[in-house]
Amino acid sequence: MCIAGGTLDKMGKTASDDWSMTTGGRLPAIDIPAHSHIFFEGDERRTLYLVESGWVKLYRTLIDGQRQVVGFANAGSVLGLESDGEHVNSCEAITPVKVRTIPIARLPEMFARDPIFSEQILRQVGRQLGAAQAQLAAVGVQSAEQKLATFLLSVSRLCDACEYGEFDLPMRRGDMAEFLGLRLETVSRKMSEFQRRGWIRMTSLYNCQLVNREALEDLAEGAEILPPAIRQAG
Amino acid sequence: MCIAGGTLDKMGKTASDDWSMTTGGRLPAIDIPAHSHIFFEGDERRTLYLVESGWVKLYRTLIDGQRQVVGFANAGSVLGLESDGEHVNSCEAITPVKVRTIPIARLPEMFARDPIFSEQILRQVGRQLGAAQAQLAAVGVQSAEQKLATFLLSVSRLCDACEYGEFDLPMRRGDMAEFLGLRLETVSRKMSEFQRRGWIRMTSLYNCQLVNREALEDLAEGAEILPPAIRQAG
DNA sequence: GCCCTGCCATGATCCGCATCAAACGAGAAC
DNA sequence: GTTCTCGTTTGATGCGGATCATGGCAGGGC
Repeated sequence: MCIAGGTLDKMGKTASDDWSMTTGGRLPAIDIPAHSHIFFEGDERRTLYLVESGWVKLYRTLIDGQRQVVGFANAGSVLGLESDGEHVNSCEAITPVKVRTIPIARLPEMFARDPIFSEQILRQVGRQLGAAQAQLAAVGVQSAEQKLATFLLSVSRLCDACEYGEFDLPMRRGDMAEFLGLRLETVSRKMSEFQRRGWIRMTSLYNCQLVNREALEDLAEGAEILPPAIRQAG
Repeated sequence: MCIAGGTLDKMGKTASDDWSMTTGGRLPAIDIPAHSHIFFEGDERRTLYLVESGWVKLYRTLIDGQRQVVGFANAGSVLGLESDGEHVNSCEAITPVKVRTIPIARLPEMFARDPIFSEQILRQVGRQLGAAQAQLAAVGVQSAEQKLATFLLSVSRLCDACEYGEFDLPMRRGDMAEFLGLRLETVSRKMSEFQRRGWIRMTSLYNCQLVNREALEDLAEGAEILPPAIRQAG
């Protein structure tokens, strides 16, 4: 599963998050320590990476040194599908991460042998595309407050064990800012403001508790996709 | 080919833009008049659409009526890959458009019969994902001027007949604005400013000529992906 | 204990772009 | 020709978030 913005896929764990069926679980596993890189933009793309545990961020760097985080990913995500030849994103582990590798060279053979795998991969990359577009909409039109509220709700939904109460927010303020198209000072200010309003409580810098979920949802609401009924009326 | 932002794929027409090999050219073709919709967000996704000619825009609408254009597409693009079950974007023809349809129900059969088709589709959606991420970076970090310069250069590169001189800019100012995360007044002002500086010349509202391409490139440059050599130095 | 380093919080100021408003131009209908 | 409409251009003003600057806090090495 991944967050590439305001929305993440809401379907939770589905068959397509479980790759053991098609890959047979026989792929080599690698452990990556926190804050080290899995690949850089410009590196030759030899393999796809399947995230088994932990969190990574995907980002691009511009000439002037500015960065845009284009997505966060955790267990179930496949990394590297957006590239062709060379990686166009850099990928850094936020927490300790375990990945399995799928050699690019083996893909044609895997497609030929197992059409289900083709469908599974296509669905995965389609989701990532939808999520990237949702994030584009968030960064393009939402206010700083809305962006942050939407983001917090998204991350909270990824935590299935917590019943939407307490959850980990493993990335730094600067990562959140680079993802949301803000400065880290703005993120920090708005987080403080949300606490002052009694909407959230930071149990630590990297763990958050939603106290008033509804307030956040009301704020983020202006950014939700227009349902068809309303669309046709408008 | 598509623009989902500052970057479009630079490879020009490749084998994967030509779908006649795999689809056999036996798919039904439909003509869509300008400014009518091909599908709406929320519609059931029964088919993919293969654009044969003309331009379309893909967009999302928010509750408060704001819209984000998530991409423009022309000949060679496949539409609908980002969705699953229901369309998450709306798609409107900017110019008269000709599309062919690929029934979703036939996809498993096509994957099973022709693994090359699987690879082709995967490459197409991978490109769209990369382009969406590039646009995310543009909207997230670039100034209004940089966004517009990058956009003009992108569209100009799509016109292969024009040798980078004159080219069509078929979308309205408001569409460009909704794509770039700006207001149409800002787009209009910057277009006028580029003309005043002698960088471009508008032969009509929907046709543009690059007079000083380098100036635009210098402006947009700050937004280019950092090449690996520089990355490693920094 | 000490200092150093990395990350975060918060305050003061500034500027780019949104917003509000009005005028302009081209095309269509008549 | 006139008038209406739709999209664009241009101007005046204000605000949200960037920027610059300072201080705080936690962890690690010694």
